[in-house]
Amino acid sequence: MATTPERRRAGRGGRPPQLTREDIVATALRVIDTDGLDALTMRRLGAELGVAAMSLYRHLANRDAVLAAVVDHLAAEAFTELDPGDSWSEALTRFGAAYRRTLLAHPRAVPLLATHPMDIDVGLRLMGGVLDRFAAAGLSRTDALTAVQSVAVFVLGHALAQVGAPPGSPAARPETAEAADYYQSWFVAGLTAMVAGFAARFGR
Amino acid sequence: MATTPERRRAGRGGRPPQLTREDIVATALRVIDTDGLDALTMRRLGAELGVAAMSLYRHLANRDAVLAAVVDHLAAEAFTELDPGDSWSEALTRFGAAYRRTLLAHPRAVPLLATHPMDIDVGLRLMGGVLDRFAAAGLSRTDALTAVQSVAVFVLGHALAQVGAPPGSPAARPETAEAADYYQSWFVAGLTAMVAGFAARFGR
DNA sequence: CTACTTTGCTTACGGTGTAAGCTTACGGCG
DNA sequence: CGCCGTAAGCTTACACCGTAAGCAAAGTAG
Repeated sequence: MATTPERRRAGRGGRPPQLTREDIVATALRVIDTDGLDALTMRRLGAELGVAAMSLYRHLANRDAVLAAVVDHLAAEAFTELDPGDSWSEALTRFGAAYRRTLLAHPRAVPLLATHPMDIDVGLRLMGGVLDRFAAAGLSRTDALTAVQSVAVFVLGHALAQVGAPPGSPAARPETAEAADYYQSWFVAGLTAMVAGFAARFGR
Repeated sequence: MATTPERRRAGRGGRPPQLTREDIVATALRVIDTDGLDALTMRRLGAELGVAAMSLYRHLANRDAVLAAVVDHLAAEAFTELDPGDSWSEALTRFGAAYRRTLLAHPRAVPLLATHPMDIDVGLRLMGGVLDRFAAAGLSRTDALTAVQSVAVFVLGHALAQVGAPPGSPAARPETAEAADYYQSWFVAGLTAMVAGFAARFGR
């Protein structure tokens, strides 16, 4: 977790910061990935950063703020550029797959998305490219939002089902290849059905 | 929480129980409904039942077991008899709506379903009637499970989006009628699209 | 140097889940 | 009746949590 070479703050005086908000968030996500959500205590997070727990409060209001920041971080990670040639239905499918990829890359963090809803602006930025494809096809913003958000909640719900475990399961719980295949084809079937359904309603 | 008139246990001797597992679960759900998930502490739950916190451990292994039991309780509540004349697509739509109704009846409990996945047998019992409609139409069990579970995760994901709030919101957060309408029509659109998509794939 | 500002640290408190062992209330049996 | 086994509930205690309050340190500006 090396600090950036030039860490002089913008503001005038004061002790130079040894901690960045981004450092904290990235470390928090790493802890969640390796040891799970419950392992992310303020003391643990501080220890990982070589700092006392209370020092974190200079940068984030409380533990919930840390978790919310992790959610935003994940949203940024899920952002994908879209091929400009895609139709809205292709873009929608791609969006769902990309969002899913990000969630599965951080299985222990997925329940966070359920508990700490994504900031609305962050969410819109994440879906922005797809929404544009709908607009380009002459569809209303309402229809676009309905379709994209429907896919988004499906992806999240599906990921929850995939990574979920009666909490108390032995730590990391590596997924078998068969299980992964099962969930993947279920996912594709559901996503395809939903996109096809919207296509039938909106017309291509 | 009056005890049932005849509360003699089945087993031989011993002090007669003053607490039932069902009492505990029902009270837990009531606390969650009124004061939220965080308010459900073992001490609080004991106090509501007129009992010391540690007494609960005679009936449920730990707090997570209480939460899991609440989830099962909700699943039982979501169970709906289906009209035998329904096609699989009608039954599927009805199932989604009924599941959604139950979730919205307990908004503060919805995140539980994300965190504590439903027991597999409980889930199958919940979906059993719908699965039968698929079988009656000659569809494979795999296809049936894919469709029903897809709807289920969509319903849960959607409910999470509806009831979710940056945790720290002022307690109960009553929903405006406009918001409820918005989510309802979004829900109908998404569910309809998904069911239509599966219908197109499976054939009616 | 002194004054100021910002960061990080120390200490402390109330609340949590729950492990260990004790007490209480019953039904059965001598 | 007295005693005993047994199951339910209670008391106490502990480690750990988030975080409020105030202090120490490390820079810049004058």
